[in-house]
Amino acid sequence: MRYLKTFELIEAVVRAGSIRKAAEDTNLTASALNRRIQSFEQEFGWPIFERLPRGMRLNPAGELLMQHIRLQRTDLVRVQSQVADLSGERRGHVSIACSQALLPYFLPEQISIYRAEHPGVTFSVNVRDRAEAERDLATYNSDLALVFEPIHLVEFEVLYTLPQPVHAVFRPDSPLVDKPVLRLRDCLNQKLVLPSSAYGVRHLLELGATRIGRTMTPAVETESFDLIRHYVTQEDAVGFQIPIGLKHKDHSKIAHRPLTPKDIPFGRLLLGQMKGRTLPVAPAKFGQQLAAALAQRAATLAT
Amino acid sequence: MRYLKTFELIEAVVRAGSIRKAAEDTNLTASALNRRIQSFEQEFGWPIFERLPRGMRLNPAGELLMQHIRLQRTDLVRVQSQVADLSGERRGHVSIACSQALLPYFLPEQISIYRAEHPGVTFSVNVRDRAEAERDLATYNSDLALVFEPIHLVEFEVLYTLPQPVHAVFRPDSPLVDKPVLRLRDCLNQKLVLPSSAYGVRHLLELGATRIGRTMTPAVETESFDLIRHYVTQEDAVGFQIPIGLKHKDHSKIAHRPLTPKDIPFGRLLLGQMKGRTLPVAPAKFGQQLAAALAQRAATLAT
DNA sequence: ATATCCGGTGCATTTTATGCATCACGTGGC
DNA sequence: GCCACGTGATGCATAAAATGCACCGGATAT
Repeated sequence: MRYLKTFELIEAVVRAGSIRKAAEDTNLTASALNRRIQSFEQEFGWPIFERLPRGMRLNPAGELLMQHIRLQRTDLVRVQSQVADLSGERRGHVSIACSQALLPYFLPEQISIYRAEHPGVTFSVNVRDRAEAERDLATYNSDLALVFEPIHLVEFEVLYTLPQPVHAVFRPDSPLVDKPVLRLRDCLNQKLVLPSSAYGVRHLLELGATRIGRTMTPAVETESFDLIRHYVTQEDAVGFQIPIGLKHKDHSKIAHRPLTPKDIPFGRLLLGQMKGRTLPVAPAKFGQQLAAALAQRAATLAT
Repeated sequence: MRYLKTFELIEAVVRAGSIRKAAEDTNLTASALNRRIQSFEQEFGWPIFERLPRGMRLNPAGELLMQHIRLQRTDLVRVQSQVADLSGERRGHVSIACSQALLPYFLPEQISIYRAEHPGVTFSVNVRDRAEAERDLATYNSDLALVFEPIHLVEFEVLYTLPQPVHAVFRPDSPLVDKPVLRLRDCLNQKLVLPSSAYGVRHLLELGATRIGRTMTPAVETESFDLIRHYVTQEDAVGFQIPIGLKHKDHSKIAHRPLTPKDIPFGRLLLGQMKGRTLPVAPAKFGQQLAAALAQRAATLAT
């Protein structure tokens, strides 16, 4: 869009940190770029950049303007998406920020289901921890977030909540496999493979351990749930996951059992978007599909 | 703003209904304007106007685009207002859609209080019925709405709710003046001056009358609460108002008494804004002042 | 000191937008 | 049926705006 050119140039300067570098990125001369910035500031009424000896940096007014620019571009995408939908087109892009647990089974399946219906829609899946996911929504970097136990919940509009028990994962030859539901004390005597403290699963485990007056000393601590799953196949240890990241029936190499809610409260897997934002057609519809899929999961889990 | 020029031209064409008329309004040639519209449509990807033998009209895509344009411009005002606030300036404009009852005392007083503090802030006050007020918010024509018993409440974010009993108004020599609180049946035997059915007061009255198996046959029905107030000074009749539109102590020409909530439920006077919208500084602060003033009113009413 | 990178500016040039004249088409009055 | 009128569209010359080039003055690191 031609009339957005000025905004793109401003963003380029913000990214590059100086007019001359931004000029290269945008195939312009430094002088031309400089004058566009200056004339914009004059129209806008206030400078939006601090002039430093080493380049340009946004001032507070510029930060406010950047919010506007992001909103403006995102809303234009929304309108174009809705217009495309008017004429029956099914194109678009969906950007999701999600926790690791959604990667192995749930999201691939859901995306492929959606794309079977609408092959013109593309996806980007960004792995984010709980805080990052919400930041992604606020800056319009992601349309949807699917996260376990988010923190702030301001600017976060919940589309669906799925309660998730914490599951212990271990080798199929472990004695834990005999019980249908585990107590926390059963696990704490084993060697532990725990996610690092930024994660909701760890947070819930710490809560439960403190409540029964125990501390957890992990043999391995990692940011990768993938590593947890694979590590327990190597050593006789106990890891922890939420069931949406585990296959329902997979007796091959990994067994898993839920921890009783008496010891570890259910966590919440939240599907959400940015508060007050109207999503483009494709993200909105995919969000509905995800909510329906999560609801079905909740139903089958209850039976 | 130079980069908004295209949007202004599009709006001019929408208003004028034809390129040639819009060209006069915008001091442009029809050909130049025509080409700007065309080149925008090409960039946008779809036509936004229907070409009719008698001019141009927005098509559905154009309607969607207009939403975007309105949002975009309004958000720019918000940013500029916040930037002005950064540098300590206290300028701005507040646009309010409100019911008639707020006109005689409440709003004039509140506006003058605010302007005493911030003389640079200007106001526009638009009298709107309940449905129009919400439409005004949705199209960004008003920043705030202060309405009695709104209807839809979608897209309406409530900032404050003040319960308001319906008051009967009459001449000071009426026998009704002897009771501190009135029953509905006391009033229905009098000659009635009623607001027309679009108004919340009438709606509440109809509800109450139906409940006790009576019908109301007004001697005078009007859209003007001003007329109601003045009519009862001429003829010995009973009108109805909410107390925020009445002076607390005014024994000169008009008396008023509340109807008991047993007969007529309290209505709600709602202060609200458009859902999800971040208001510019001046409207936001004035909204806070209004909420505080309404809260104080509720407190004194309760004592 | 000096080389380097920065934003800013005067001037010629290129690109873009505008104005004018004109066309094609549908509508309404006669 | 015809013609006047108003509509949007388009070719072409002109006016306006954006860009590129060369260069300036200043801050910084070496």
